[in-house]
Amino acid sequence: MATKWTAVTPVVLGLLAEAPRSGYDIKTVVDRSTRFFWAASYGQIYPELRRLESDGLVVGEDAPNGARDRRVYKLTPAGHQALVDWLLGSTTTIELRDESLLRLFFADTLPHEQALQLLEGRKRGHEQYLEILREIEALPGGKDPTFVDLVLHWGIDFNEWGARWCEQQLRRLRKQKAA
Amino acid sequence: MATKWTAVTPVVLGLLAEAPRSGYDIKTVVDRSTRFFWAASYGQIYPELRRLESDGLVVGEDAPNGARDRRVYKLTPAGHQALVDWLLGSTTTIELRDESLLRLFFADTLPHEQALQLLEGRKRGHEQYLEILREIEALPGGKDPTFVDLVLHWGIDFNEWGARWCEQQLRRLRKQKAA
DNA sequence: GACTTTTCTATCGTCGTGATATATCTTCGA
DNA sequence: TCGAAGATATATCACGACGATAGAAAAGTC
Repeated sequence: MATKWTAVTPVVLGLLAEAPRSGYDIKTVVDRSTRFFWAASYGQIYPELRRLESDGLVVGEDAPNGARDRRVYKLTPAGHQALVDWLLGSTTTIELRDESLLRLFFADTLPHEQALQLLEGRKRGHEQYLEILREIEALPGGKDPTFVDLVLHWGIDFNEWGARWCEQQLRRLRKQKAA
Repeated sequence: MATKWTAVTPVVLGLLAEAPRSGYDIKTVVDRSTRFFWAASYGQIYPELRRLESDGLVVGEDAPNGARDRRVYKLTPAGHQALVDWLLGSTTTIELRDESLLRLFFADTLPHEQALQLLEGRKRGHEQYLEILREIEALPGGKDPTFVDLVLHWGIDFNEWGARWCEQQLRRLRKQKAA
């Protein structure tokens, strides 16, 4: 039976392709890496691992640490194949929820100066996000593989672009107002 | 009692500030405008309108069309105040779910050429999105207010930037491979 | 007048999120 | 060395969000 895919399916398969991991491991790695563009919660991960096992894409093995339960999963050949099939897919959906854009959308009713302050706030938001990503970039531990590094740099470049965009619009709107 | 805010609260208040509308109207306008960065579904909108009414931020009035039920809502002064308070807030959270970035993140296991094709696919995705937004931009019906227009142009500029970014990375990775 | 599309309200199942319960192991200073 | 704090590990629950669709009347179309 073909596995039904949810939001966590590809990230679980992808991380298990790198190394065998427990549900806890997966959540930890996600929170340090893909969370910025692809989040996942325990409430998805644990049921998903059981489902993938019953579908034969993954096998779990009990690997307790003393008296503490622990179950480590790894990919089966079928799981590898499912991952590669997904990797070669061509869907490129981007879902966005951006509170600051929504504020700007309704900003026409505000006094002009207050509306411009929304743009300043948005710019600061990008700059703060940049700091977080730059810290990750500066982390020791050697070079990430090419494409992992590429994705991190997408985040950095995007926030740099976003901050610059806010500045440009601020200049444009101020000049326009003066005229 | 202070109203509990959910994802639809601000967009409902904001649209009702422009004009009285029914739940159906709200959904229609959202699908034509904010959906790209702030979606909303019937399952959120209708319960939300009832909740906002019982909290006194909104009043509904029956405005049937012949025998067909219709209930139109408008903002109360308290609702206006709640909207302005939110407009002046400073949170700038951006939530993202980007399938193509996740593919790139796992692309190190692919043959180099196939990985680069993921970048080409991403670029095409941006270009297709651009077409949709440019059509909206070219729509007749006069000029949108300044900030509504600004947000539309954010979408256009973002997708232009995104397509250019893909191109640059493609060039860089090809050159690097050649060396 | 028959047919399709649009308008309008509403709900249901499912998926995703965040917080939290429970328990064990490790670390490390008082 | 004891005990507190924090990390590891699994799991679930309540709630919010999403997409699809039902149902019913009005408006447009040939």
